[in-house]
Amino acid sequence: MPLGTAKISDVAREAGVSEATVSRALNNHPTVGPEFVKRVRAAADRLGYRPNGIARSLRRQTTNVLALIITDVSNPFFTAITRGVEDVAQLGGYSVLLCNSDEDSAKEATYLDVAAQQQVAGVILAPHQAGSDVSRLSAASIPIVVIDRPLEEPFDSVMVQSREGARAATEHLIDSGWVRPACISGPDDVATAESRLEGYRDAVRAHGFDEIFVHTPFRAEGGAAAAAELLDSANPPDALFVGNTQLALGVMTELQRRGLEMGRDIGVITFDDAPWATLIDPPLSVVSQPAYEIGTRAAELLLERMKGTAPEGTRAVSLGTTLRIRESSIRH
Amino acid sequence: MPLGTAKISDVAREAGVSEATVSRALNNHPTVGPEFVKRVRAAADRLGYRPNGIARSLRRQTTNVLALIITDVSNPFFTAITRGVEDVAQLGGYSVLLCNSDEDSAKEATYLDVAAQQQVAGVILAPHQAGSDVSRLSAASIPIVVIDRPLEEPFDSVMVQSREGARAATEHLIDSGWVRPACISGPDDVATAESRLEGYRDAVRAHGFDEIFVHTPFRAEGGAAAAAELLDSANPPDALFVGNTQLALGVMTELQRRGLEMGRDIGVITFDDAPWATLIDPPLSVVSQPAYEIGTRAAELLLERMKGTAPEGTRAVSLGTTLRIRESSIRH
DNA sequence: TACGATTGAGAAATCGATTACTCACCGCTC
DNA sequence: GAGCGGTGAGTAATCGATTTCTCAATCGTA
Repeated sequence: MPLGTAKISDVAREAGVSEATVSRALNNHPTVGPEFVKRVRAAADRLGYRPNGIARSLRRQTTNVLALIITDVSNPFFTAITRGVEDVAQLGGYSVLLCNSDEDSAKEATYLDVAAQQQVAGVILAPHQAGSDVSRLSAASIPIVVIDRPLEEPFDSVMVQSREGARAATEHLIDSGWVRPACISGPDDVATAESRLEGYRDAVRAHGFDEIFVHTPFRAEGGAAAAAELLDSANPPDALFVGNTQLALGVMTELQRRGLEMGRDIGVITFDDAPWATLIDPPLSVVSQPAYEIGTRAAELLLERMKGTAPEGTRAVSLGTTLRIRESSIRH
Repeated sequence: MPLGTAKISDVAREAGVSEATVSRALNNHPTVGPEFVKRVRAAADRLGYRPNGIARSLRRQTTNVLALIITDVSNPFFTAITRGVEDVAQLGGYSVLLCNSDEDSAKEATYLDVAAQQQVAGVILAPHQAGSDVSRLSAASIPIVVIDRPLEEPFDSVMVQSREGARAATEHLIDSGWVRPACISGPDDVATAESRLEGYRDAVRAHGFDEIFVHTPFRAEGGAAAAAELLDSANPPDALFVGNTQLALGVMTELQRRGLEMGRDIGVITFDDAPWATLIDPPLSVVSQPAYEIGTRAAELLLERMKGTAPEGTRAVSLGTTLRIRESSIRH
């Protein structure tokens, strides 16, 4: 029998005890004599025994796996969240199953189903839309923490004050002397896109400026198309507040194509920081989100909920943003 | 009983048949009468029945989950691979469990263990080092496809012709008139870093130039430090071949800090493309890897192996790179 | 009409670990 | 020394679905 193929019955035979004792010994039950523990441990080591996680899960009715469902693996914002979740989960002895819903409700539903079927211990979900159906998880009483975007049903959540951040960013554009700021927003059915747009509107309205905005998918091509549309309009904007970095990538490509320089010809500020933001020319001003912290806080909430140490009601963590003014937004 | 909590026995009772028949009906066994199938389907729908994936896995001794173990989620190269894997896996009816080993052999070992314990159907592994211990997977006869970096043991693999790409990049620097190209390489225990370095050496040796290189971890800070070290040396290089984009981020930050302009003061080319490479000033020349294709090919190899339709021996797919010359490498 | 072949359903074993229950044995007290 | 509580191990039930085995009913053919 190759090493690592042993099952509990093999260990029991090798150690000369019952399967129950093996299980108890390896799970540190206090009712096993030290002599037996030693014998079982030795036998298990000799055989390279690893408990079959599936059998264990079936009996225990839970796993030591968390699911993290995000909408876009290629967005650094979500990978930063992932790291936060992983770090906390690992400390708690959990593995993280990362699922990429790709801004697609169907894929999301599939992953929610997989999570329920696999009886993960908990789920951290960045919902595609507010109406995501999590009933199957609820039915299996699998705890959920919602991040980034709200869900209709009440759960523990970790959100970012998008609206305030967006308002501050737009205010900053106006303070810098731009007089016709527009907003390139994400899809109108995505909550974060909407609240960023709301923040933008708060600011322009307060200053009596026109509200100019375009909705587009959170992808570079969307950003490029939106920028083109705005710049080709009869009364084009002189500054842009961009909904996220994926969009910004496209926006900047389009500006480059047209030979427009940020800070000189057009003011630009983006929601979300990126590692390359300081390297482009001029450096990109951004509203930075505490992505890593979103991950850690969400994981903490989830672990508490799983251990049952969480308080009764749902908890809503709301994190602030940081305005990082670099040069793309400064008029010169 | 809340919807979605039903087990097979409930469905059996509801439909007035045995559990065996329910199982067979829902799994499309040909030995169930059409009348029964209809009755079982209806009952299952009424109760919102979903088979318990864990119980199923325990009995079937396999799951419909693949594990993809990568070394860095925040590297766009790996997220592009991820998308490729996901797309193919989904077509085959598999979900992808993404694991981030974080260039850490211990974490990698943990995930390999989890994969074995959870009896995933297959594993796609980007090993941290050639010596990674996959014996537990082999023991459980879980198929493995190795990507990006080689493993000592022979498995199906999808690799990139790093050495050739690196040589071409360095040749290009030399052709552009730079006379003292250096290499900022990754850790000396990472195979891809080594073969990129080898490619660099092939080129400089062919031209009789000095071999100048630094090893550093695949992180931005590493790149910055390495660049600083090289530039502060007695006889500093006039061009840099950088091992990956994470390093490039740091290198460019350091160049910026020193007021050095790429293409004018120093030639730069990097292994790996990035979405922002065309936006920085000047645009970054790169050696582009077919990341998405690595993912799809690896997943295809794995699915074939899992279905048993793969040929006897191991298959090694080797993909070429593309030199994307932009401006950072061109002397002017 | 009767018998073998075939179809289709149920009963029960199975996957591998955990845990409720059972019970032998120990030392202690009265 | 008998009874009693506590300790620590084994026995067997359990988790939920799948699948092998079994057997009744049906069909076709001689």
